[in-house]
Amino acid sequence: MKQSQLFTKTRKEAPKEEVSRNAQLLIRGGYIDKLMAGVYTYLPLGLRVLKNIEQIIREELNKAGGQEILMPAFQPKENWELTKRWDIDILYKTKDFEGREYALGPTHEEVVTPLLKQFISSYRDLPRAVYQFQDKFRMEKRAKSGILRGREFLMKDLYSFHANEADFDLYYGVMKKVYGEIFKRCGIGHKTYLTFASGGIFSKYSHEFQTITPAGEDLIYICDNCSLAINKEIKDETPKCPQCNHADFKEEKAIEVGNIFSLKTRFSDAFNLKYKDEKGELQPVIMGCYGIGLGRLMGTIVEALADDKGIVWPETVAPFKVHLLGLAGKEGSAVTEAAENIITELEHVGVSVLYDDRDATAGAKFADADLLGMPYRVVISEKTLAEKSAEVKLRQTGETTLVKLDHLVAHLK
RNA sequence: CGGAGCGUCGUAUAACGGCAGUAUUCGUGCUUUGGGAGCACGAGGCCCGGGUUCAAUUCCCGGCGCUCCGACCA
Repeated sequence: MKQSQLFTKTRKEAPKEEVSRNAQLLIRGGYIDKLMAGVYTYLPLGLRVLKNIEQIIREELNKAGGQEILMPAFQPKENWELTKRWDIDILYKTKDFEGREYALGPTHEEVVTPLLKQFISSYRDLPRAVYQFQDKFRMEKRAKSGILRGREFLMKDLYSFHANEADFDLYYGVMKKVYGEIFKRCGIGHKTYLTFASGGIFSKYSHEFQTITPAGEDLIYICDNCSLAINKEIKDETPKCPQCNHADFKEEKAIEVGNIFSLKTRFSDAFNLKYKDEKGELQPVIMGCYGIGLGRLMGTIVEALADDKGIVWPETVAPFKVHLLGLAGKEGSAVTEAAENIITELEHVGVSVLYDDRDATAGAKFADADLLGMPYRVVISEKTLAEKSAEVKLRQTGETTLVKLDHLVAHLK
């Protein structure tokens, strides 16, 4: 894609109202735009990142037997009354012309449970796992930290249905691994810890995935011995590591990028979701719920990996793998021609390229490349062409090498 | 929801009870081209409502909005 055609532009300065690093960098780079507090538009570059994250999650969930669906955000009041959640404080409500009331879904147990009830009647129909990527609406008392805590946000929510606790436990263990793989592929695996946390009203404990960053809202205690972490909220009642029984921890600020928890029969009871076991007796279905906020994950990647010059995207989620800068290239010049050739060749082998073809100075292009954060910066100029080469710089390490044009595609593939 | 702060060209800022200035951005032209280029000319602004006053962007009140701290956060 040609940068001159991108309708967004970079900015030298972030709006003063934005203090959080993810919002500053993402707004300056033209990745996102704020409509109101906690509500953001994803612009072309930002949407590419979000879609890359989504695809990683999709692939990992499909491997674990997840089936993708898309449920409505717009939901009838009756379902929320059935689960006694119509009056929870985060719920956005709306009315139609006849006064009928609806909720904008903050989560989807009220939709997915009656949905699956239509299809689950026998132990033969279990287990099941369905998921979606869907906008959630939550009336946060205080939206904050850029895209880390919004009022409308894209979330992956998966719901699992089981015949018994043992089967649920099995799947819960699978999801722990799946989540670990997702965060690893998103480039923050080394900073993300499985964390013991409060289970709320459904069970004693749940598990969160917490990524270490100073922007984090949570405090976690990481076990020195086994690296399991404990959320501060249950630290007092859990003085020792539940996994290895050691008692030495390192305290870190972290942001919750995902969580998994047991729903027991809280929703299957409310909607009377039961199945017949081998003996023909009715049994309640055991449920689990597994969430990842995609925008929050994207913001966390920025927070965790950015440096003082800008964003540093892992290759797996970057909007483009290569940022090609043409320097001193006028229409029809050797630089432009060489750049066009490189793009054609790279795209031919599936490498995405953002081409800075703007009539800007070298310094401006370098600064933007640092800000935007593509993994590979490739510079083509009369200087490099004299060597029949292009300069390749790794955004993450700053390592720079001159690569012969003949070898460039193989080098970047 | 409690507390605090802030609303001035697209962005960042200054000053001011009467004339709103600077940088950046944008437009035009010329010169530039390996770390946010230079010169010239031009464009663009006081959140909304009420009050005080001869006069309000400025002072007062209310609203709205944004940010931060706290509480909350299946």
